[in-house]
Amino acid sequence: MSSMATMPDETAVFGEPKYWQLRTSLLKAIDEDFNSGDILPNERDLAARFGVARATLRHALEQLELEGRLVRKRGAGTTVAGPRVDVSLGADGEGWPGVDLRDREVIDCATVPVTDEFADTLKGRPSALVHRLRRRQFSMRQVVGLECLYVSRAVVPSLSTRVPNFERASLMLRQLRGHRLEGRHRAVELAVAEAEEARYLERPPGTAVLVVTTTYTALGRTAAVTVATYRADTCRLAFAEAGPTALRPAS
Amino acid sequence: MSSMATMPDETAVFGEPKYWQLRTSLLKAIDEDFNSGDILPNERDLAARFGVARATLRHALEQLELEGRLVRKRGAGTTVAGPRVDVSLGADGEGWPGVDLRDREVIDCATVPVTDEFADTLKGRPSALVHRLRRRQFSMRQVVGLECLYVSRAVVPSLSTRVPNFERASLMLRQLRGHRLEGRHRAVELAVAEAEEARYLERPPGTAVLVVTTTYTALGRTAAVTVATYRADTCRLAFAEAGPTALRPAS
DNA sequence: CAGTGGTCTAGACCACCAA
DNA sequence: TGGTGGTCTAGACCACTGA
Repeated sequence: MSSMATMPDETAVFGEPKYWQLRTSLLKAIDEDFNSGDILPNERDLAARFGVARATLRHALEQLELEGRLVRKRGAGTTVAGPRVDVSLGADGEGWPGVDLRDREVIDCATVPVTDEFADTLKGRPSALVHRLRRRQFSMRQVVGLECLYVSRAVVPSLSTRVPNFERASLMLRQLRGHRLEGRHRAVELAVAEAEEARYLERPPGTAVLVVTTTYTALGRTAAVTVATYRADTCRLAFAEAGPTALRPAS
Repeated sequence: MSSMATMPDETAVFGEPKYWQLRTSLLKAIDEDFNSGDILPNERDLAARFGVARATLRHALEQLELEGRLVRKRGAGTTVAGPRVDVSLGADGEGWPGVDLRDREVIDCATVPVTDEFADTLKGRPSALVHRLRRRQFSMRQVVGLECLYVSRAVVPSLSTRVPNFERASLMLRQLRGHRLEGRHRAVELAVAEAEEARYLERPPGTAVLVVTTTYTALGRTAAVTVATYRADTCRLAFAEAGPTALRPAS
């Protein structure tokens, strides 16, 4: 965990930018000579060792951080990341969003005006109200994601006030599960965390995140929508498609 | 599409880095004053207009490109991106990987030694052989992804040689579908495109991609694995979960 | 060929963390 | 308080595109 060769790297391809060759060298080094949690030399030393400007070295480190191979912390240092965490999306999710509260922390649960982006999918009527439950999701004591559930008042008329957030959330989810789920649709895309979102994920703004948007249908309409945001560097989204019985014969 | 205000931006938050405020300003501008395909002023002009160094402006543009809001082309210019393309993962995929060849182009189909990463999942025995089919996926005449399917020789003993790639692929897929699919597992994660991958996707190395790994079970074993790579900037992965019948009652 | 984005440098200062 | 990563600058040169 100390050597870290500096040779021009026999595998270097001319015509490829320096920062990319550098990334490749570093990747090889952390695979071979380092373990999860090991601390890398600081950026100024590394840059000097490879004979490049600090900015060039940083470009390489940024790539590796995006790939989830490094963790950089301001003021502290750069360490080798552990393997990605599997976030299961389908185990309890064969139906309505999880009431299952393990590894979940309620941030708040309230009735709010719909955001523009959901005005059409959720209710149509602008300036209407919806219930919003925000939760933080953990895995191995680590924050991995932020989940925001919007529920139409057509399926859950009103929220009990005067009870703590946590109970209000439980009651809402119970009412939701009272309905028969008629359909579900999911989409995954890449985004970057805005300021507030980033704070909840304990990351700087601009961090790459995987956004999972799930639409739930009940009573012949869109009953709820969840927007779940996961740290792209540390998470792998696992869609466990239950057992054999869930699969249909090829058409 | 011409103005692009330069004011310090009344919404600017002190304490936030310049490049982030800049990103916010630019995002607002492209939402309000630009349409898909519009060309932005060049980087040197933009930097001057906002009174920052070119590197700082570029930092902001990089964020917006990662978010899929801008398309930058070396030598050409920077344009405003269109909406993301929905890539359906589940329509034909309720079972084996698609034989459906619309919007798919066969790159090659051959029997090759297993890669280390699949040695355990696919066959266990090192230096064993598997069949590999590589295809490029299009949507709206645009390259959106690269699909690599590995098939164990336990389910498809041998490939017909002496026929074109395309036919060889068809025959292999037909044999695959002959088996009863017993289970499937999917995972999605973020990665960056390596050199070769990047070429197929018509992007520079280091481009962010969404990797979908699907494992197929048949004959009581892992029969096949596909690794599909999609451009993270232009794609949204849609998991259409068929109709109501596919859903089970809440347990 | 002129103009664009892409790479790289050398240096400065700042914000943060841990000892 | 010293060392870390984060931000920003000003300038240079290169690789590519399109007229």
